[in-house]
Amino acid sequence: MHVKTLCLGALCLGDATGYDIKKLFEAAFNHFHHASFGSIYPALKQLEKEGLVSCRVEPGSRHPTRNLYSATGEGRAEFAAALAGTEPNEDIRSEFLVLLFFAHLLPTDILEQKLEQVEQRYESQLAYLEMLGRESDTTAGIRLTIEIGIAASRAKLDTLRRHRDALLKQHRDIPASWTEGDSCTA
Amino acid sequence: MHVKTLCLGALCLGDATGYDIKKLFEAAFNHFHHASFGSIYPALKQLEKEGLVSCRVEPGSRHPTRNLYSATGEGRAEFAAALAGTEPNEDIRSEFLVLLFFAHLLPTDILEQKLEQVEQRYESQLAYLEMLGRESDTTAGIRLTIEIGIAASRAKLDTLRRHRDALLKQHRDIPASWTEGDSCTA
DNA sequence: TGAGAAATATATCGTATTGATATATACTGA
DNA sequence: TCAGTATATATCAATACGATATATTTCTCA
Repeated sequence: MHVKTLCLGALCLGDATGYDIKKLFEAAFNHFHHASFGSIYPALKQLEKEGLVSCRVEPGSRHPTRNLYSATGEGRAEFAAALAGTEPNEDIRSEFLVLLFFAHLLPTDILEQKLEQVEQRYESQLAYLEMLGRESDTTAGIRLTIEIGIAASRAKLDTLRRHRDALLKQHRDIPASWTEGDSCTA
Repeated sequence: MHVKTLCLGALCLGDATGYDIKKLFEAAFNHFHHASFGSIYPALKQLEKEGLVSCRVEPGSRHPTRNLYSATGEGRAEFAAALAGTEPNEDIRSEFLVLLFFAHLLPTDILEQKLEQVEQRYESQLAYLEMLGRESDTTAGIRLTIEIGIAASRAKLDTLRRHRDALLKQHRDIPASWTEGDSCTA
């Protein structure tokens, strides 16, 4: 799904600036999507050009002019259509799992440090999602979004904890295959 | 992590063509990373220019010349260093969860169809990972990679099944807020 | 055996996205 | 009042995607 579509969706929830949309993504989309300013601002301009959103400069004209965007009727219809047409795919990029995949190329202490880090990361994500889950003024869909995030985080954290020590023990025992003079052939 | 680094990693497992690397990503990295030909081929050329991999044209010179790449000693060292320096982040892009987030803008039958689709998707991913898990000739790190994938898939699938019917029932009951003439204000 | 489909293999290119940097104002607390 | 943080937009090189083109071999099954 293009950032353009995502921005249009955000504006279907209420008027917002590019900055607001970024914040919304970080707060609510945190565990399943994100976008950078470098894609949001051009997307909004594009949407405006297509008549799917309108833009007005905020009264009082503050700092670098606050551009407040609104979805138009056409924009809302377009978003609903786009939603109905998107395949429910998932695209995961886990550098942690890449690390784990190549764990045999890492010294044990570094591996241990990475495991520690990722555990903390999962924990704080879980805590954040649980906090979100306690807020009650959301739709059933949004709640399920959070529930799925919590379940996945918990599952990953549990599995990690269950296997962590065995992995490290075995890693320490094997001859250090990560050193310079190895012979890694297929 | 750049595709370049990922390709270097793949070549640390054994010599391969660009095509082989793509297939490897699809088979083994399936649930946590991927890359397109449009990024793999340029990456390999770049790596060669930097002396991190070497390239030889396969004997027999078949079809459009099979370019077989090898990681050099320098390349292996570089990859090990890159690994040690990468933060264990995770970046998830789930169009399914976006769909769920905006479920109130979808007609119930479409939502139901999407849920069906995603359930099948999760199921087949789970089956694939379980199949991988039964193969025994892997490292402990790779096995954990698979275990985590299985745990996450199962958790998501379970949560989805547990909430599915209630979501659809409630969705059917609410006044269709997705229709044209709605007033969606923040 | 022979036609057609699928797999192998590389290359290219427009478009999308990232991530970093630049700029400027307003608020906030020590 | 000063520093740090939050608000807000813009821009750009580097990177990656995804689609398309091309060509050969190998498999398949009628």
